[in-house]
Amino acid sequence: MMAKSVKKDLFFKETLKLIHEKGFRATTMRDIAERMNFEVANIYNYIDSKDALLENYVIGITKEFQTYMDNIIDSTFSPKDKLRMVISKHIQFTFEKPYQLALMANEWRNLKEPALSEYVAKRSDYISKIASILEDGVEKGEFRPMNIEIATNSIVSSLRWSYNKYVDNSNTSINPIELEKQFMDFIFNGVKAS
Amino acid sequence: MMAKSVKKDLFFKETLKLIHEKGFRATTMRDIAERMNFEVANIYNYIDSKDALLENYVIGITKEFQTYMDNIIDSTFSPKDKLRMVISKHIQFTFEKPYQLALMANEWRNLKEPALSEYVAKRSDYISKIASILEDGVEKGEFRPMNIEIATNSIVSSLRWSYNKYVDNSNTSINPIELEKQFMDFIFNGVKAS
DNA sequence: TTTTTACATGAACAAGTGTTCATTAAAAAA
DNA sequence: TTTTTTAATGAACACTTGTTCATGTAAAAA
Repeated sequence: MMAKSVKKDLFFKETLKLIHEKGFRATTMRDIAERMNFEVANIYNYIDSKDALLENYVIGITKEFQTYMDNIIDSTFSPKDKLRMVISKHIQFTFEKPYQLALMANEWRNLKEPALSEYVAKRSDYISKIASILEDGVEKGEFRPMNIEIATNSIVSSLRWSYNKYVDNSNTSINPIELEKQFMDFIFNGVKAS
Repeated sequence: MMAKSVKKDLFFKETLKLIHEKGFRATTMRDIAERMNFEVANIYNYIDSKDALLENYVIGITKEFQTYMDNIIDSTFSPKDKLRMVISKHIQFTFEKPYQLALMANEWRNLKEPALSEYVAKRSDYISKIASILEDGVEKGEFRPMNIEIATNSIVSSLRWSYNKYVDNSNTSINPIELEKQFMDFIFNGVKAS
């Protein structure tokens, strides 16, 4: 063997885009088949069920998030640098896998149990780890005293939006390094003139 | 006549909550009927269709957003104060109508045309008006020079999340004035120690 | 009281849904 | 070449979905 099933990869790639365009529940198996130019039944040579399809996409990307977050948390960097790295890695993900990120952000509600609970647990774990970085930074005087919950969720919400930069205006090429810088600027300094 | 159809109001209120819990597409007409303790067919004494139901909720709240934003834009306040007022008003809405806000944020994709296009147009109008406030503020030296698009969308994304404070932890009573202050703190100053 | 409006029911329909099955064709591995 | 995966088909099934219709009752208005 080699090339390990090119058609299967193409199937997952195209289906991901289709689901992003139409929404998971609005996308029928017949829609997918039409896009792939084959019959409905053939889909089941690639996947077990429609629910498993969504799960594959979402669970895959959440694991990657978990891994990098754990690495950052376990490092000896300063809170400031840790926050930088979280932002940086998130932007990098949205640059590499914008459609997966979009799917995760928009369609996680459609996960079936137990995948749904798993996702929710992992997400709140991710969020509370950001919170812990902020708390640590406040203690060490790197960050100003603040409402941790609001700050944490504002940061996460901002980052969550970033996939739009790669999904919608796919014409204009965006420099991820520059995008990263702009995000950090906003999160660190806010809007006020210094 | 008087009391202008209490049952109808109750129907809209309960259904809104149910749709928020289960998601619009996951909520069937039979689910709604069960929650209301009457039969499915009776729903159609209150609404024309399932799609119209979602439209009623979303279109209503978007109009309110539009109105207050236009008032702020047309005022003679400074950009700084205008931004404050936008944040303030948004928090006030999430406090008064958390489920409508949640529905708008999570289910707008399920709108059918032409309501969908209307919503998208109004939303991008809203966003570009925030952008114009920021631009104006930068010119006048009230805000630091920044990437307007990133800042705008970060602000909107942060605010969008705020309904969670009233929907999820409905046990703990939150002071909207304090919440407002915390949001402004983050948006104006960021996280960095000054 | 009569009439109109609001609220409710049960049965049914028509379309759409995810999925399975038996079978075949093509491609890759042995 | 033979054998085994991989890719594809068409028909059908079982179920769910939003919606309609004809009809009935309770409440309010005339």
